[in-house]
Order: sequence, then C-alpha cells, then structure tokens
Amino acid sequence: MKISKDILNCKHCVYRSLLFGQLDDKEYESINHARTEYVFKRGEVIKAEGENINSFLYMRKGLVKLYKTNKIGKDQILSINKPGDFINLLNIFSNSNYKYSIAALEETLVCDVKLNVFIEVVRNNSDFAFSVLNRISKISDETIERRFALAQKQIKGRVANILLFFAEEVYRDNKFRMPITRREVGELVSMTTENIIRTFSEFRKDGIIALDGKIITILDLKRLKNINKTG
Amino acid sequence: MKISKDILNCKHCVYRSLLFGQLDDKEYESINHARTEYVFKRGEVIKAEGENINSFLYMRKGLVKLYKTNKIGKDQILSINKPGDFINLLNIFSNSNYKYSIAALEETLVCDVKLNVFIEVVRNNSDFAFSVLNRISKISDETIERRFALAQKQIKGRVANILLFFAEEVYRDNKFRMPITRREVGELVSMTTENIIRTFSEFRKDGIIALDGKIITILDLKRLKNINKTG
DNA sequence: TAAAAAATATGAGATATATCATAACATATT
DNA sequence: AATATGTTATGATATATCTCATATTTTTTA
Repeated sequence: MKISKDILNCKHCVYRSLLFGQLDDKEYESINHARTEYVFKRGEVIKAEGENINSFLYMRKGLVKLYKTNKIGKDQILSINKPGDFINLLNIFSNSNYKYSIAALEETLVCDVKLNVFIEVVRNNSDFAFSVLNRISKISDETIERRFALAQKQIKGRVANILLFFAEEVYRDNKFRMPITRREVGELVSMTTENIIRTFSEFRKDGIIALDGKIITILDLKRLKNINKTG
Repeated sequence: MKISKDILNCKHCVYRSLLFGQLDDKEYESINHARTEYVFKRGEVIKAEGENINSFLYMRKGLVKLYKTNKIGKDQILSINKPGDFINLLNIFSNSNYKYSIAALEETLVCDVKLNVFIEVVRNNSDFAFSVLNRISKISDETIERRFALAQKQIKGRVANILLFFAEEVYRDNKFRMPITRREVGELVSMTTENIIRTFSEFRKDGIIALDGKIITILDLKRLKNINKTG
C-alpha cells in the first residue's frame, strides 16, 4: 500500500541525518522528491528474487526477512532486517536484479527512492559515496561474519545465537514474541524444522528459556550466551 | 620482500585501466607514489588477523587464501584470491583492523598502496568511489552467494564445487596442481580433512577425477558439474 | 464458525559426518 | 642422509542431524 509522502514529515525524519547527513538541501530534496513510502502487512512480499532493481530501499518501521528459494522450493534466509537497515544495499551496486526476496515479518514501513536519482546523487557527491561505501562494507562484513560464525556451530549454538539476536538486537528484552516460525529459524541457520523445535524443547527442559506459543522468555541468559560461544 | 617500484613499469601495468581507469594522471601518480610492491613465498603470511589496516592491497601475481583462526586454533578459509583481486577490500571500509589473515599459497606479488592516500583519492573522485562501490559490492555478493550455495550442499557437492573452482576459475585447465592441502579444502567448506580425502578417493574410484599427489585431472566434467549442482 | 492448512511437538530409525586410530608416503629440517 | 613433521589414505566406531511418521495445537481460509 502506497502512502502519499505529504503525510510524512520527511524533513525531520530521524533518517535525514542518519542516512543523508552528507547531502545538501538540494540533493536531499531530489531524493525526497523521488521517494514513495509503502506499508506492508505481515507476510507480504516486498521484492521478489529476480525482480528488476529500480529503487533504493530503507526501512522505517517493522521487520523483514531477506531470503532465497532454491529449485526444490526450499527457502534459505539470508538475514533479518530492522528499522534503519538498507534492505537492498547488498545488491544495488552489484546486480540489476534481486538475488533474494524480501518479505515483511510484521507491519513494515519502507521508503522507496528511485534508483537513478539515488545513484545520480552518489555519483556527484563523493562524501555521500564514501558514506555509502562504509555502510555497504559494514553490511557485507556483518553478513559474512554471521555466516562464518554459524558454520562453526552445531545446532544448539546456532539456536542460541538466533535467540540472542532477537532478545538483544531486535527487541532488547528477555521476553519477546518470536516473529518467525521454527521452520524459518531452520532456514536461517540451515537446520531442519524438527531439530529446531527439539532444541527449543531442550532449552525449555533445561530451564534456559520459557515457551508460551510464540512468546519466548530467556530465563538463563548467561547459559544461553555460553552455548552461543562454545557450541 | 620489498621491491623497488622503479623495477616495475606501473604506467603500462595492466591494472592501470582495470583498477584505476577513473583516475586522471595526477591522481594516478599520487597512488603510484604511495605504492610499494612485495613478493611473498608460498606459506608466508601477508597480513595477520587483528593487524592494523594501513594499506589498500591488490594482487598482481600468485594465489592467496583469506582465513580466520578460532579460539581452539582451527582455521576457516573465507576465500581464495587470484591476480586482479583486491584482497582486503572487504575490510578496508568497515574495519580498522583485519578480521581475517592473508597468506600466500604460491609465490605472490602484492601491490600495497598507503591507505590514507587511497582514501583521499576515493573521497575526491566520486567516479572512482562509484567504481570502488561496484567492486566491493561484487566481492561481497560473490562471497555471500558462495557461502550460501555451500550451506545447501553435502560434502560431495562441496568438494565438486571446489574442484570446479580451481579447474575453471583459477587454472582454466582440467589438469592442475592443487595449491591447497586436503585439510585446507576442509577449512574452505567446513568439513573434516578425513572426509575430504575420502570424497577425493570416491571421485577417483568413480572415474570422475584422476589423482597423482597434488596433480588432479578432471576426467568427467559433466558428472562433476552435476554433483556440484545437485548435491 | 467450521473446515482446512500450517505450526508445534515428539519418537524411531536412517544417514551423513566426525572422531579416533593406524600406516604409508612426502616434505621440510638438522 | 637421517629425522621429524605434515599429508594422504583408510577403517571402525561414535555422534549429530535428517527423514518419516503421527498427534496436537494454532492459525488461516472459506
């Protein structure tokens, strides 16, 4: 669903300085003019793998997953993105078409800036280009580090890692509503649904977490962190 | 070992246009002036994890591995780099210290450009910044794609993938000298040495490859490609 | 609101991979 | 040249994870 930009007060948007701090008013205005905001409901696909990339996207609210679907229809989740993230920056300069799909995990607000306008500004403002360079570098670095860390872990370590990710990075609370299914946790860490569920149950039996449907409470953070580190 | 840059004819270096096509003569001269060339023998560490990043590096000749060492001393290989690759571009804009080590797998020639000079040029030439942006994006995209593809495969598929990488991307020959040990293949695909060796033996028994110490000949490319795809 | 579909839960058995052991061979070191 | 160290090789066994099956609960759809 499209929102008129008049509704939004972009001039004082928190992302004005966070993302576009290097731009002068004229440049910012051209970005702003090429922008549309969209709201997506839980489950909606924002961009599908293979689709042409014609905008620069960033999140203002919500939660999304970046994922790939293989030939036999199985998904692999690349990452979970939160407000402030540039959800297509990983592909924007290396591909003309999306190499992954993007779907909303909860109600999500996305800013969509026409790609040619965005690139025009990048090409004419080297400070901004440098800032984009730093960001893209950080994103890829984090993605690669995360994948590498996961590859070393066995299932318990991987599940602990994901629980900590939601508790510490997404919700900043030891009690939270898990926004993805057990199957999706499996798609995120390359394990089967059954084994994710079994591991959750095991953590529950061991008093590390409490489970109430989608609501998860971390009871023993120390132990969970230790499992994340060692296994 | 350091080489005087006078020995090298940088002005007509093939990388002049490949890497620095967007620079004018003055900019290129400042890069050139801040550059030193080094030769590393097989096995030598070029940069160690944790070391301060104070140069932009690219390879002119040879083969290197990028790798991380975990607490218990086990290595994980991030990627194998060849001539033309920017071996530290993944970290240069996101970290002040190396997050991986770089070691030579064969005699390797590395150009080392002082980082502050390189960044100065990036910041003042947005065309060049844009070109660096494209490159860094491609590198991270390839690294992430490769990791993701591997995560889906079982050991046979992973080994097939690595054999094809050396045959098609590195040596462009069905017969080549494997530049890494079986242990290193394992570090590259997150499998144990024994299972890599067993898989090589199995491929040999199945008539897919011929083994003569480090020399590997791919006998049945079609089947190997199929294993890479499906398994 | 009922019916269908998806998600959670758990067990048993199958399979892939790791671990440990041992040996032959190759490479590096003294 | 002799010795030590690392690499390749293979077998036996242990372990982790997957697959298939079935039941219950929750969510979605009609």
